[in-house]
Amino acid sequence: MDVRESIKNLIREALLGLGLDASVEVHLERPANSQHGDWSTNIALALAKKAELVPRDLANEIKRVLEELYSEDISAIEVAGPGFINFYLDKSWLYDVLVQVVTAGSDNWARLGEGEGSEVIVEFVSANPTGPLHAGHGRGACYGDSVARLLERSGYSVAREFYVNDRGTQMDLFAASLAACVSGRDVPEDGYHGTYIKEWAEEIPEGDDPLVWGKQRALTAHKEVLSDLNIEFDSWFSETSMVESGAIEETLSMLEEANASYQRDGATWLKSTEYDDDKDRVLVKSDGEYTYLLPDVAYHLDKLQRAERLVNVWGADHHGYITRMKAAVESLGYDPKRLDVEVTQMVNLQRSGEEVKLSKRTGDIVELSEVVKEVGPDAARFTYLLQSIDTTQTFDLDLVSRRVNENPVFYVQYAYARIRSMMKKADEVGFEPLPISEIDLSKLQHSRELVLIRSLHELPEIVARATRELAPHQITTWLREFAADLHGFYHDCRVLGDEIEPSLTQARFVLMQGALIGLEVGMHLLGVSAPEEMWRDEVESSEGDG
RNA sequence: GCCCCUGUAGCUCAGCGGAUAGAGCAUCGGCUUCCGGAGCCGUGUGCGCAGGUUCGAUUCCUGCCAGGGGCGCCA
Repeated sequence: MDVRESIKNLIREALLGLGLDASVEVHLERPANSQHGDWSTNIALALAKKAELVPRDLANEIKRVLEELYSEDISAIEVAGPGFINFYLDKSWLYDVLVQVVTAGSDNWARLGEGEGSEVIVEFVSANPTGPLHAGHGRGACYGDSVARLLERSGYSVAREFYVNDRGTQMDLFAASLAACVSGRDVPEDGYHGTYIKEWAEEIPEGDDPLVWGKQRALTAHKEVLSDLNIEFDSWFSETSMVESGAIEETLSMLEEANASYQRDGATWLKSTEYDDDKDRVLVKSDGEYTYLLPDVAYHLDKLQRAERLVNVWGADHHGYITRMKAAVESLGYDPKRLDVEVTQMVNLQRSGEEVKLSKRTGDIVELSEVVKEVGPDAARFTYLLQSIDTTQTFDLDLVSRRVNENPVFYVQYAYARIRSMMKKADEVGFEPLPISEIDLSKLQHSRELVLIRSLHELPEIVARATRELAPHQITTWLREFAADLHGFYHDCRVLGDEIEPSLTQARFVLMQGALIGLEVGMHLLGVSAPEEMWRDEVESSEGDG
């Protein structure tokens, strides 16, 4: 049993012994300050009122009973602060953790089974095929892929989907813009004015339909840059395909039968106000054309039949659509809780200190492919996943590419490469690792060593929380802290060398194997590569040679 | 006017209702007998404002202020 559970059980036992309510949730936390022990509980604070005692007095009561119960694994119990009960454990539990990590390996450490194979569809990016992806799409792309990776590691069966709006007003405008360029006319005022329109127009083979060709051109561009970012979709779901299959008309009938729609002013409306929306929304315009909403509802119906849970990643400018989509889903009898819409806030791109506006319509955009080309896929992914999607992000291309020493991704990858380098050296000097059962891990006593094992122990919880909250930046944060701990270890503790006792070398080698596993798990979840080596760029020598 | 996100150190950001609120960068000062110095150690300033809930609030609730985004028979 996990140490944590056994301590919790001990606490419950103690509560029973005092005649207190043992059915309450016992919170056992790792104190932020390591001087406060290995584990800490606030149970005395939580129950003090009911017990009609001062928290510290109750804590001391509980401590007294615990001391009669506890096993030799616990070396001390203390009451501290306003009434926390702190547990100090024998270090042996950490060595057990290290064995578990190394035994599990990077494929299995922090792999959770909670999903139990249930199906999840993660839909993300879903940009219109009317032009290249821009830097803002990169955030949703990296976020969505990382969320999919988290869900996979937690045992869900995940499909990555890209919804393609390959028909409708915007597509027509796009095609018209291309056609105008081809024939040397001005692009329509409400058309697309990006410079890529001219470039693409020059590529169109004579006689090809600009809409059909343009869609393929855009999709090719999307796939290419996403592939560069190491993102592969399981399916590209076409809106047009639902016209052909009749799914859209079918959805319209279903809404009608559910009494969720009505006719007014020649249009068909969704009664979304019955589900907290400000106003009802148009499904079919008076000219007979669908709005964006109706096909998307049809798509969501399709997804709901294929998966238990849906995760959508939308940009901040689409947040207003959440209510109406959930209204549609609910009015058709589905539980809206099965649909989880995550909204990514805007990305403000900077270059040379100047803000670059990200608007596809003005033509003044920075394409995602430029970002990837400029900073590289690893730095791009890591940077997009550096912070919570709830905050507006400032992505400084200069910072991420030019000044590498300020770039966290290199810090983390370098920690990995250093260990790899040490292991290569070990191989060269003929070091032979013993089977783990023959290694005395209790040689690991340095605080630099112990902190690493504690972090490795935390990783499964971090993965669980990041999955629960769909927040991959928590993995990024863990990685940065773990890398810092590793650099600290590397600085203070040598693994190889004549002055290091052979048994300590063996123990530290195991620790480094565990560290590699932690880094690999974390970097894999972010979709960032773990390089075995990375050499400093040749620094251009300063002028003159003194 | 309504809806969503944000407001924490000079800057960029972490912070699952708890103890002395943390990192990176920037500043300043140290560390080359080193498995890779892209490293390590030290150095100080902060929770937008006001209420509420709570034993305890940066965290939850309400209001206000500020910034960003959205409110179309566009997507």
